[in-house]
Amino acid sequence: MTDNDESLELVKHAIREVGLRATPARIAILQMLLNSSSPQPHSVVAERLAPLGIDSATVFRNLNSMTLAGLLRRAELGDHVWRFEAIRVSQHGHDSAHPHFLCVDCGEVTCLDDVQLTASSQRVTERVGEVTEILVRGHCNQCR
Amino acid sequence: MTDNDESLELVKHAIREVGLRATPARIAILQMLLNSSSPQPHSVVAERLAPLGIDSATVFRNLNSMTLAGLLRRAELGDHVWRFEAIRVSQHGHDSAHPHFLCVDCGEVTCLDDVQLTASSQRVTERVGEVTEILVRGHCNQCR
DNA sequence: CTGCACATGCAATACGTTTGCAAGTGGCGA
DNA sequence: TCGCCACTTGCAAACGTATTGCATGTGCAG
Repeated sequence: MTDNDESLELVKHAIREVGLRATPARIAILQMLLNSSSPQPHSVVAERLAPLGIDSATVFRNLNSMTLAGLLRRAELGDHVWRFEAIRVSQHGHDSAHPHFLCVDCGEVTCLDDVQLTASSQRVTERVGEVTEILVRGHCNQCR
Repeated sequence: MTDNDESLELVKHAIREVGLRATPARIAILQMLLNSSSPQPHSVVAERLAPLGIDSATVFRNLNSMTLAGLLRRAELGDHVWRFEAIRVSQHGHDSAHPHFLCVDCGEVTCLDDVQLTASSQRVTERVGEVTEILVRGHCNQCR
């Protein structure tokens, strides 16, 4: 069994795990997002999967159903585009606030997985309420 | 001079201050948002001003131009609807990387002027580029 | 008062998202 | 292993929000 076969089985299993059918569309979407280092908008996912004969509406429905099922996370970075990222098992602990950096020029998104903001965000939490998302915007190194 | 006259003059002045013309549409929009306790979506503003003969597209253009000019703040609460709120003079602190907390339930924006995130945001800056805005989203203490 | 750049009204358009429906298929039970 | 049925898909149309073009109107500087 090759690595690809193995990861394919893992992906299929993850999808069935949450009560969804492991269809080609779902498998392709999840694999793509697992291979992405940052959240991807629907348009990008759909474009990438179109050559495989997967419809844009199907991508939409699956992104939503998989988000609902807890396989993906849907983020709104302030530019009116939903972006989706796979929730990796290693992150499962508690899905606390997960900072993203959005370049307002090129739109590139960087995940700030490290715990940099954790301590301070906890202080923020005490004061204002429950923090669910942290977004950092600015100009990335390429666009400056 | 009545209170209304006075606030009218204040509003007109504020609009001219940022280099825009004090048109009836802009005055009505700014007055309405100043009287609102939470950010309002374009649709609500437009509905409310329609009886005055103000077109929806005009409302849109003015919300955008006034946001650009710094009179309003445009917020995305996570439902893909832009909401606008008047920026009151008292809130005008320094414009650096200035954290905001946005309640996704009521839309209230809290300024986190303190230096809580400064140290970590500097580390973020080194890695990704220039940080211009930090937004923290969640549920505020009143809405929990 | 007057002119002109800026603003407006109206309508058409762009775009992201959702939905209806008929055909197709994953995967459980026999 | 096979067949059935609820879940999925593809296609296209519908939607709601956001944007734009253009001719007309008007705030306000000079």
